[in-house]
Amino acid sequence: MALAQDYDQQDCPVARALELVGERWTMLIIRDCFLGVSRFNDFLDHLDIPKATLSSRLAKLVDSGVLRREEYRTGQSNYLLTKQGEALWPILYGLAAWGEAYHAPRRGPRRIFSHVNCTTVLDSSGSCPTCKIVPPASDVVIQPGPGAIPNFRHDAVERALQKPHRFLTKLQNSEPTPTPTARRRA
Amino acid sequence: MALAQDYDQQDCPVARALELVGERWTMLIIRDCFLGVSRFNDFLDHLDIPKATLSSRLAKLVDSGVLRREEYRTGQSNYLLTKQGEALWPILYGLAAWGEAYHAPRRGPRRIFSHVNCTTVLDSSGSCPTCKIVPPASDVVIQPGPGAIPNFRHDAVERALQKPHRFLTKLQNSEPTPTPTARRRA
DNA sequence: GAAGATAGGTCTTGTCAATGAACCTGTCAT
DNA sequence: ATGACAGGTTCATTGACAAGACCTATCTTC
Repeated sequence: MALAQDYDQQDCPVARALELVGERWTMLIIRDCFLGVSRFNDFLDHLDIPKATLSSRLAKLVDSGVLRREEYRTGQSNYLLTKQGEALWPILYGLAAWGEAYHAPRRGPRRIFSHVNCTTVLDSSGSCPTCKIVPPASDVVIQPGPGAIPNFRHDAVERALQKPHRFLTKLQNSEPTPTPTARRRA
Repeated sequence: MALAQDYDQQDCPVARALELVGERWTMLIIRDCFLGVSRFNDFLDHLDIPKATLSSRLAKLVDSGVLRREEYRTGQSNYLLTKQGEALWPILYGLAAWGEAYHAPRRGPRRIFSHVNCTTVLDSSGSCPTCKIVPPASDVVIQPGPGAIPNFRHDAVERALQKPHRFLTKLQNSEPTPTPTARRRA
Protein backbone atom coordinates (compact mmCIF):
# COMPACT_ATOMS: atom_id res chain seq x y z
CA MET A 1 0.00 0.00 0.00
CA ALA A 2 1.33 3.36 -0.90
CA LEU A 3 2.26 5.65 1.84
CA ALA A 4 -0.20 8.47 1.75
CA GLN A 5 -2.20 7.22 -1.13
CA ASP A 6 -5.42 5.39 -1.07
CA TYR A 7 -7.28 6.28 2.01
CA ASP A 8 -9.79 4.29 0.02
CA GLN A 9 -12.18 3.72 2.78
CA GLN A 10 -12.68 7.40 3.43
CA ASP A 11 -15.21 9.41 1.45
CA CYS A 12 -13.80 12.67 2.73
CA PRO A 13 -12.27 15.72 1.07
CA VAL A 14 -9.52 15.85 3.68
CA ALA A 15 -8.47 12.32 2.82
CA ARG A 16 -8.52 13.14 -0.88
CA ALA A 17 -6.35 16.18 -0.34
CA LEU A 18 -3.92 14.17 1.74
CA GLU A 19 -3.58 11.54 -0.93
CA LEU A 20 -1.96 14.24 -3.02
CA VAL A 21 -0.15 16.52 -0.65
CA GLY A 22 0.11 14.38 2.46
CA GLU A 23 3.17 12.40 1.50
CA ARG A 24 6.50 13.05 3.08
CA TRP A 25 8.35 15.93 1.37
CA THR A 26 5.45 17.03 -0.79
CA MET A 27 4.44 20.09 1.22
CA LEU A 28 8.07 21.15 1.52
CA ILE A 29 8.43 20.97 -2.24
CA ILE A 30 5.35 23.15 -2.55
CA ARG A 31 6.71 25.54 0.05
CA ASP A 32 9.83 25.90 -2.06
CA CYS A 33 7.70 26.59 -5.12
CA PHE A 34 6.10 29.50 -3.29
CA LEU A 35 9.57 30.73 -2.41
CA GLY A 36 10.39 30.83 -6.09
CA VAL A 37 12.36 27.61 -6.46
CA SER A 38 11.62 26.01 -9.80
CA ARG A 39 14.59 23.93 -10.89
CA PHE A 40 15.32 20.32 -10.09
CA ASN A 41 18.76 20.93 -8.65
CA ASP A 42 17.58 23.83 -6.53
CA PHE A 43 14.98 21.66 -4.85
CA LEU A 44 17.68 19.07 -4.37
CA ASP A 45 20.11 21.48 -2.75
CA HIS A 46 17.57 23.21 -0.58
CA LEU A 47 15.71 20.16 0.68
CA ASP A 48 18.34 17.44 1.01
CA ILE A 49 15.86 15.08 -0.55
CA PRO A 50 16.91 11.94 -2.43
CA LYS A 51 16.81 12.43 -6.18
CA ALA A 52 14.52 9.52 -6.82
CA THR A 53 12.05 10.76 -4.24
CA LEU A 54 12.09 14.27 -5.64
CA SER A 55 11.62 12.96 -9.13
CA SER A 56 8.67 10.86 -8.11
CA ARG A 57 7.01 13.65 -6.13
CA LEU A 58 7.39 16.19 -8.91
CA ALA A 59 5.96 13.76 -11.42
CA LYS A 60 2.96 13.12 -9.22
CA LEU A 61 2.39 16.83 -8.61
CA VAL A 62 2.58 17.60 -12.33
CA ASP A 63 0.33 14.68 -13.03
CA SER A 64 -2.34 15.87 -10.66
CA GLY A 65 -2.19 19.45 -11.84
CA VAL A 66 -0.60 21.08 -8.81
CA LEU A 67 2.54 21.94 -10.77
CA ARG A 68 3.22 22.37 -14.43
CA ARG A 69 6.52 21.71 -16.06
CA GLU A 70 8.16 24.00 -18.59
CA GLU A 71 10.97 22.44 -20.51
CA TYR A 72 13.59 24.33 -22.45
CA ARG A 73 15.72 23.21 -25.35
CA THR A 74 18.78 23.69 -23.16
CA GLY A 75 17.74 20.67 -21.18
CA GLN A 76 16.63 22.82 -18.29
CA SER A 77 13.17 22.58 -16.88
CA ASN A 78 11.05 24.66 -14.58
CA TYR A 79 8.40 23.44 -12.19
CA LEU A 80 5.79 26.09 -11.53
CA LEU A 81 2.65 26.21 -9.42
CA THR A 82 -0.64 26.10 -11.28
CA LYS A 83 -3.72 27.90 -10.03
CA GLN A 84 -4.59 24.75 -8.14
CA GLY A 85 -1.14 24.74 -6.60
CA GLU A 86 -1.40 28.37 -5.55
CA ALA A 87 -4.65 27.51 -3.83
CA LEU A 88 -2.58 25.56 -1.32
CA TRP A 89 -1.27 28.81 0.13
CA PRO A 90 -3.71 29.00 3.07
CA ILE A 91 -2.77 25.49 4.14
CA LEU A 92 0.92 26.22 3.93
CA TYR A 93 0.54 29.44 5.83
CA GLY A 94 -1.53 27.63 8.43
CA LEU A 95 1.20 25.07 8.92
CA ALA A 96 3.81 27.78 9.24
CA ALA A 97 1.75 29.74 11.74
CA TRP A 98 0.96 26.67 13.79
CA GLY A 99 4.54 25.45 13.79
CA GLU A 100 5.77 28.86 14.80
CA ALA A 101 3.17 29.21 17.54
CA TYR A 102 3.58 25.84 19.18
CA HIS A 103 6.78 24.17 18.11
CA ALA A 104 9.49 26.72 17.71
CA PRO A 105 12.34 27.54 20.02
CA ARG A 106 11.45 30.82 21.73
CA ARG A 107 13.48 33.25 19.73
CA GLY A 108 10.78 34.89 17.71
CA PRO A 109 9.64 33.89 14.24
CA ARG A 110 12.21 32.62 11.78
CA ARG A 111 10.34 33.91 8.80
CA ILE A 112 8.25 37.03 8.56
CA PHE A 113 5.46 37.33 6.01
CA SER A 114 4.19 40.73 5.01
CA HIS A 115 1.82 42.30 2.51
CA VAL A 116 3.65 43.77 -0.45
CA ASN A 117 1.21 46.69 -0.85
CA CYS A 118 1.53 48.13 2.65
CA THR A 119 4.45 46.22 4.21
CA THR A 120 2.22 45.16 7.12
CA VAL A 121 3.10 41.86 8.75
CA LEU A 122 0.37 39.24 8.31
CA ASP A 123 -1.53 37.99 11.34
CA SER A 124 -1.93 34.40 12.44
CA SER A 125 -4.69 33.73 9.94
CA GLY A 126 -2.69 35.10 7.01
CA SER A 127 -4.70 38.28 6.86
CA CYS A 128 -3.27 41.79 6.47
CA PRO A 129 -4.38 43.86 9.49
CA THR A 130 -4.06 47.11 7.57
CA CYS A 131 -5.91 46.17 4.40
CA LYS A 132 -8.31 43.75 6.11
CA ILE A 133 -7.87 41.17 3.39
CA VAL A 134 -6.09 37.87 3.02
CA PRO A 135 -3.53 38.67 0.35
CA PRO A 136 -2.92 36.07 -2.36
CA ALA A 137 0.45 34.38 -2.15
CA SER A 138 1.71 36.51 -5.03
CA ASP A 139 1.34 39.61 -2.85
CA VAL A 140 3.30 38.22 0.06
CA VAL A 141 6.90 39.09 0.87
CA ILE A 142 9.02 36.78 3.00
CA GLN A 143 12.10 37.76 4.95
CA PRO A 144 14.18 36.30 7.76
CA GLY A 145 12.79 37.00 11.23
CA PRO A 146 14.62 37.44 14.54
CA GLY A 147 14.37 33.72 15.24
CA ALA A 148 16.18 32.69 12.10
CA ILE A 149 19.48 30.97 12.60
CA PRO A 150 21.87 33.11 10.55
CA ASN A 151 23.78 30.55 8.53
CA PHE A 152 21.86 27.38 9.15
CA ARG A 153 22.04 26.32 5.55
CA HIS A 154 24.53 27.26 2.88
CA ASP A 155 22.76 26.50 -0.35
CA ALA A 156 22.08 29.05 -3.04
CA VAL A 157 18.37 29.15 -2.34
CA GLU A 158 18.84 30.00 1.31
CA ARG A 159 21.36 32.70 0.47
CA ALA A 160 18.89 34.30 -1.89
CA LEU A 161 16.32 34.32 0.91
CA GLN A 162 18.51 36.38 3.23
CA LYS A 163 16.98 39.45 1.64
CA PRO A 164 13.23 40.16 1.50
CA HIS A 165 11.77 38.21 -1.38
CA ARG A 166 8.41 38.31 -3.07
CA PHE A 167 6.57 35.02 -3.35
CA LEU A 168 6.22 33.19 -6.63
CA THR A 169 8.99 35.20 -8.25
CA LYS A 170 12.08 33.43 -9.39
CA LEU A 171 15.01 33.44 -7.04
CA GLN A 172 18.26 34.95 -8.22
CA ASN A 173 20.43 32.24 -6.84
CA SER A 174 23.81 31.80 -8.40
CA GLU A 175 24.00 33.09 -11.94
CA PRO A 176 20.88 34.31 -13.68
CA THR A 177 20.13 31.25 -15.81
CA PRO A 178 22.76 30.90 -18.53
CA THR A 179 22.41 33.24 -21.47
CA PRO A 180 24.47 32.54 -24.60
CA THR A 181 27.72 34.13 -23.47
CA ALA A 182 27.33 34.68 -19.73
CA ARG A 183 29.33 31.79 -18.38
CA ARG A 184 32.68 32.89 -17.13
CA ARG A 185 33.50 31.81 -13.66
CA ALA A 186 35.64 28.73 -13.12
CA MET B 1 14.72 7.31 9.23
CA ALA B 2 11.27 7.97 10.41
CA LEU B 3 8.79 8.81 7.82
CA ALA B 4 7.75 12.34 8.41
CA GLN B 5 10.04 13.01 11.28
CA ASP B 6 13.34 14.74 11.24
CA TYR B 7 13.40 17.20 8.46
CA ASP B 8 16.56 18.04 10.41
CA GLN B 9 18.12 20.10 7.76
CA GLN B 10 15.26 22.54 7.61
CA ASP B 11 15.03 25.49 9.96
CA CYS B 12 11.46 26.16 9.00
CA PRO B 13 8.17 26.26 10.90
CA VAL B 14 6.42 24.32 8.14
CA ALA B 15 8.90 21.49 8.48
CA ARG B 16 8.49 21.48 12.25
CA ALA B 17 4.74 21.32 11.94
CA LEU B 18 4.98 18.47 9.46
CA GLU B 19 7.21 16.47 11.75
CA LEU B 20 4.21 16.26 14.06
CA VAL B 21 1.16 16.23 11.87
CA GLY B 22 2.62 15.24 8.52
CA GLU B 23 2.72 11.50 9.02
CA ARG B 24 0.27 9.22 7.31
CA TRP B 25 -3.03 8.99 9.22
CA THR B 26 -2.24 11.76 11.69
CA MET B 27 -4.42 14.45 10.13
CA LEU B 28 -7.27 12.00 9.74
CA ILE B 29 -7.05 11.15 13.42
CA ILE B 30 -7.21 14.83 14.20
CA ARG B 31 -10.13 15.25 11.83
CA ASP B 32 -11.95 12.58 13.78
CA CYS B 33 -11.18 14.36 17.02
CA PHE B 34 -12.91 17.46 15.66
CA LEU B 35 -15.86 15.28 14.74
CA GLY B 36 -16.12 14.19 18.34
CA VAL B 37 -14.43 10.82 18.18
CA SER B 38 -12.44 10.20 21.35
CA ARG B 39 -12.20 6.48 21.97
CA PHE B 40 -9.60 4.07 20.69
CA ASN B 41 -12.05 1.67 19.14
CA ASP B 42 -14.04 4.41 17.47
CA PHE B 43 -10.94 5.68 15.68
CA LEU B 44 -10.24 2.11 14.72
CA ASP B 45 -13.69 1.52 13.28
CA HIS B 46 -13.94 4.81 11.49
CA LEU B 47 -10.48 4.93 9.98
CA ASP B 48 -9.60 1.33 9.13
CA ILE B 49 -6.17 1.98 10.52
CA PRO B 50 -3.95 -0.77 11.92
CA LYS B 51 -4.07 -0.88 15.71
CA ALA B 52 -0.34 -0.54 16.15
CA THR B 53 -0.25 2.51 13.89
CA LEU B 54 -3.13 4.14 15.72
CA SER B 55 -1.52 3.43 19.04
CA SER B 56 1.76 4.94 17.95
CA ARG B 57 0.14 8.04 16.45
CA LEU B 58 -2.00 8.71 19.50
CA ALA B 59 0.99 8.35 21.78
CA LYS B 60 2.97 10.81 19.72
CA LEU B 61 0.12 13.32 19.62
CA VAL B 62 -0.37 13.10 23.38
CA ASP B 63 3.35 13.40 23.86
CA SER B 64 3.59 16.55 21.82
CA GLY B 65 0.57 18.17 23.43
CA VAL B 66 -1.85 18.03 20.52
CA LEU B 67 -4.11 15.61 22.37
CA ARG B 68 -4.60 14.82 26.02
CA ARG B 69 -5.67 11.49 27.35
CA GLU B 70 -8.27 11.03 30.05
CA GLU B 71 -8.30 7.61 31.57
CA TYR B 72 -11.15 6.18 33.58
CA ARG B 73 -11.10 3.47 36.21
CA THR B 74 -13.32 1.41 33.92
CA GLY B 75 -10.37 0.92 31.63
CA GLN B 76 -11.81 3.32 29.09
CA SER B 77 -9.86 6.28 27.88
CA ASN B 78 -10.67 9.41 25.96
CA TYR B 79 -8.40 11.27 23.60
CA LEU B 80 -9.28 14.95 23.43
CA LEU B 81 -7.87 17.91 21.55
CA THR B 82 -5.90 20.40 23.58
CA LYS B 83 -5.87 24.10 22.77
CA GLN B 84 -2.88 23.40 20.57
CA GLY B 85 -4.81 20.68 18.82
CA GLU B 86 -7.81 22.92 18.24
CA ALA B 87 -5.47 25.41 16.63
CA LEU B 88 -5.09 22.95 13.78
CA TRP B 89 -8.64 23.71 12.64
CA PRO B 90 -7.70 26.23 9.93
CA ILE B 91 -5.31 23.74 8.38
CA LEU B 92 -7.88 20.98 8.44
CA TYR B 93 -10.53 23.21 6.95
CA GLY B 94 -8.06 24.32 4.32
CA LEU B 95 -7.40 20.74 3.33
CA ALA B 96 -11.11 20.00 3.17
CA ALA B 97 -11.83 23.07 1.06
CA TRP B 98 -8.95 22.38 -1.30
CA GLY B 99 -9.82 18.72 -1.66
CA GLU B 100 -13.42 19.60 -2.34
CA ALA B 101 -12.52 22.30 -4.85
CA TYR B 102 -9.99 20.39 -6.91
CA HIS B 103 -10.22 16.68 -6.27
CA ALA B 104 -13.79 15.68 -5.74
CA PRO B 105 -16.15 13.97 -8.10
CA ARG B 106 -18.57 16.62 -9.34
CA ARG B 107 -21.56 15.94 -7.19
CA GLY B 108 -21.35 18.85 -4.81
CA PRO B 109 -19.67 18.85 -1.40
CA ARG B 110 -19.81 15.71 0.72
CA ARG B 111 -19.70 17.62 3.94
CA ILE B 112 -21.21 20.98 4.69
CA PHE B 113 -19.80 23.18 7.41
CA SER B 114 -21.92 25.92 8.90
CA HIS B 115 -21.80 28.45 11.72
CA VAL B 116 -23.82 27.33 14.74
CA ASN B 117 -24.96 30.87 15.63
CA CYS B 118 -26.56 31.76 12.32
CA THR B 119 -26.62 28.47 10.36
CA THR B 120 -24.77 30.16 7.46
CA VAL B 121 -22.55 27.88 5.41
CA LEU B 122 -18.86 28.76 5.70
CA ASP B 123 -17.00 30.09 2.69
CA SER B 124 -13.83 28.68 1.18
CA SER B 125 -11.63 30.36 3.75
CA GLY B 126 -13.64 29.03 6.68
CA SER B 127 -15.24 32.38 7.34
CA CYS B 128 -18.95 32.96 8.07
CA PRO B 129 -20.31 35.32 5.40
CA THR B 130 -23.10 36.54 7.69
CA CYS B 131 -21.10 37.23 10.83
CA LYS B 132 -17.90 38.20 8.99
CA ILE B 133 -15.77 36.16 11.34
CA VAL B 134 -13.90 32.88 11.19
CA PRO B 135 -15.75 30.79 13.77
CA PRO B 136 -13.70 28.61 16.10
CA ALA B 137 -14.09 24.89 15.47
CA SER B 138 -16.35 24.60 18.50
CA ASP B 139 -18.92 26.80 16.75
CA VAL B 140 -19.00 24.77 13.58
CA VAL B 141 -21.70 22.28 12.63
CA ILE B 142 -21.01 19.53 10.12
CA GLN B 143 -23.61 17.67 8.10
CA PRO B 144 -23.68 15.49 5.01
CA GLY B 145 -23.75 17.46 1.75
CA PRO B 146 -25.34 16.55 -1.60
CA GLY B 147 -22.11 14.88 -2.73
CA ALA B 148 -21.98 12.44 0.15
CA ILE B 149 -22.35 8.80 -0.78
CA PRO B 150 -25.31 7.67 1.34
CA ASN B 151 -24.01 4.49 2.93
CA PHE B 152 -20.37 4.51 2.06
CA ARG B 153 -19.33 3.39 5.50
CA HIS B 154 -21.27 1.49 8.09
CA ASP B 155 -19.46 2.18 11.32
CA ALA B 156 -21.07 3.77 14.34
CA VAL B 157 -19.22 7.03 13.88
CA GLU B 158 -20.46 7.50 10.35
CA ARG B 159 -24.00 6.68 11.36
CA ALA B 160 -23.85 9.34 14.04
CA LEU B 161 -22.70 11.85 11.42
CA GLN B 162 -25.75 11.36 9.24
CA LYS B 163 -27.41 14.06 11.28
CA PRO B 164 -26.00 17.58 11.74
CA HIS B 165 -23.41 17.45 14.46
CA ARG B 166 -21.57 20.13 16.35
CA PHE B 167 -17.80 19.92 16.37
CA LEU B 168 -15.86 18.88 19.42
CA THR B 169 -18.91 17.39 21.07
CA LYS B 170 -18.98 13.73 21.83
CA LEU B 171 -20.71 11.53 19.30
CA GLN B 172 -23.62 9.44 20.43
CA ASN B 173 -22.57 6.36 18.57
CA SER B 174 -23.87 3.08 19.85
CA GLU B 175 -24.79 3.09 23.52
CA PRO B 176 -24.00 6.12 25.64
CA THR B 177 -20.87 4.82 27.38
CA PRO B 178 -21.79 1.93 29.65
CA THR B 179 -23.46 2.91 32.85
CA PRO B 180 -23.82 0.26 35.57
CA THR B 181 -27.00 -1.36 34.31
CA ALA B 182 -27.41 -0.18 30.72
CA ARG B 183 -26.12 -3.19 28.86
CA ARG B 184 -28.85 -5.28 27.36
CA ARG B 185 -28.50 -5.92 23.71
CA ALA B 186 -27.04 -9.25 22.56
C1' DG C 1 -16.27 -17.48 40.89
C1' DA C 2 -16.03 -19.08 35.94
C1' DA C 3 -17.24 -17.64 31.31
C1' DG C 4 -17.84 -14.27 28.12
C1' DA C 5 -17.89 -9.54 26.36
C1' DT C 6 -15.71 -5.08 25.98
C1' DA C 7 -11.91 -1.79 25.91
C1' DG C 8 -7.35 -0.90 24.90
C1' DG C 9 -3.70 -2.24 23.85
C1' DT C 10 1.42 -5.17 22.45
C1' DC C 11 4.07 -8.51 19.50
C1' DT C 12 5.47 -10.80 15.26
C1' DT C 13 6.01 -11.25 10.61
C1' DG C 14 5.91 -9.97 5.73
C1' DT C 15 5.68 -6.26 2.31
C1' DC C 16 6.50 -2.23 -0.03
C1' DA C 17 8.10 2.49 -0.33
C1' DA C 18 12.01 5.59 0.93
C1' DT C 19 16.81 6.10 0.79
C1' DG C 20 21.55 6.68 -1.12
C1' DA C 21 24.90 5.69 -4.46
C1' DA C 22 26.11 4.79 -8.95
C1' DC C 23 25.14 5.30 -13.52
C1' DC C 24 23.03 7.45 -17.83
C1' DT C 25 21.80 11.14 -21.36
C1' DG C 26 21.69 15.51 -23.67
C1' DT C 27 23.61 20.43 -23.96
C1' DC C 28 27.00 23.78 -23.77
C1' DA C 29 31.70 25.69 -23.50
C1' DT C 30 36.47 25.14 -24.58
C1' DA D 1 37.33 15.38 -27.66
C1' DT D 2 36.91 16.63 -23.18
C1' DG D 3 34.80 18.18 -19.27
C1' DA D 4 31.06 20.34 -16.70
C1' DC D 5 26.32 20.89 -15.80
C1' DA D 6 21.34 19.82 -15.64
C1' DG D 7 18.13 16.42 -15.03
C1' DG D 8 17.24 12.53 -14.50
C1' DT D 9 16.92 6.54 -13.97
C1' DT D 10 18.36 2.07 -11.89
C1' DC D 11 19.38 -0.85 -8.17
C1' DA D 12 20.33 -2.80 -3.49
C1' DT D 13 19.33 -1.91 1.28
C1' DT D 14 16.55 -0.54 5.17
C1' DG D 15 12.81 0.66 7.86
C1' DA D 16 7.95 2.09 8.45
C1' DC D 17 3.51 0.28 7.67
C1' DA D 18 -0.11 -3.45 7.53
C1' DA D 19 -2.49 -7.44 9.27
C1' DG D 20 -3.55 -10.49 12.51
C1' DA D 21 -2.54 -13.14 16.71
C1' DC D 22 -2.11 -12.52 21.33
C1' DC D 23 -2.43 -10.20 25.99
C1' DT D 24 -4.55 -7.77 30.19
C1' DA D 25 -7.95 -5.52 32.99
C1' DT D 26 -12.67 -4.55 33.97
C1' DC D 27 -17.48 -5.45 33.97
C1' DT D 28 -21.60 -8.55 33.36
C1' DT D 29 -24.09 -12.57 33.81
C1' DC D 30 -24.97 -16.80 35.57
